[in-house]
Amino acid sequence: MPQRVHIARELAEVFKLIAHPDRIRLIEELRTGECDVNTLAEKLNLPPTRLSQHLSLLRTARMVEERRLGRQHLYRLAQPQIAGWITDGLAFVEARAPAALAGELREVRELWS
Amino acid sequence: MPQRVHIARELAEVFKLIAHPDRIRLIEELRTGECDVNTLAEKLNLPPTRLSQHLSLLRTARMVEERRLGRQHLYRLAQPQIAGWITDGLAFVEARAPAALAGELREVRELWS
DNA sequence: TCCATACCTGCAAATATATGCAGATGTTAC
DNA sequence: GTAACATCTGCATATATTTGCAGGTATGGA
Repeated sequence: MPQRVHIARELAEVFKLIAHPDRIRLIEELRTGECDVNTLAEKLNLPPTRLSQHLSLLRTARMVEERRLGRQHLYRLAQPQIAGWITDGLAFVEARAPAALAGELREVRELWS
Repeated sequence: MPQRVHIARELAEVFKLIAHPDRIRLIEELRTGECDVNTLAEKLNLPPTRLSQHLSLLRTARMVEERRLGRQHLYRLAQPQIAGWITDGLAFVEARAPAALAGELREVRELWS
């Protein structure tokens, strides 16, 4: 039973790391491969500083990996399968707010697959 | 692109709901079927009030459903597959803290399957 | 060397979450 | 009705997360 507590704590950390709208879009954006911070910031329409903070969090947790190319920092998912796992969670979004979101869910599933 | 923001927000809500060690154990405890609050509190070794607060959160989010039997409130997962999805996340725990946790991970996977 | 570019870090304020406790509600048994 | 039980709700405090901003580091080019 103590091991359940311990592992539950670790799992919760992983969920917390993902539990932010910016970071979810960030991870889905990286599903197709590595990208530099400014390009990401543009694609996600976020201030680069904020993105950098999210990346720093994910980097510390080893959820993303960094590679430097000249003055750019290229980021990629440490475990690319994580993007697919996250979109699997869309099934549970469906239950919370069913009717109105159906169309959007379809589009996003297409986009993030 | 706006739909991505919207859906990402919804997904983040789901992740936040799960992102707590007590709630993860709670959901895994319910994977085998419905249970009343006091029994859950004992099994999880948590004060009943605290458990009740977690349940209230999950209930509002329609992640669990309630049924009353006498003075007991029986709770069950609204979508039982969510327990399996959460344990799929153990794969990403492995990357964060690999060596030391290997044994515990094996035990918990067994327990939560 | 000096400047611009591309990112990062630290800090403080705003916001959100978690927790404990006191008291309320609904149910059953006497 | 009264008492005990099972659980819920509200509120205050403690703690954690998010965000913006100001200033810092590293790289490449003139």
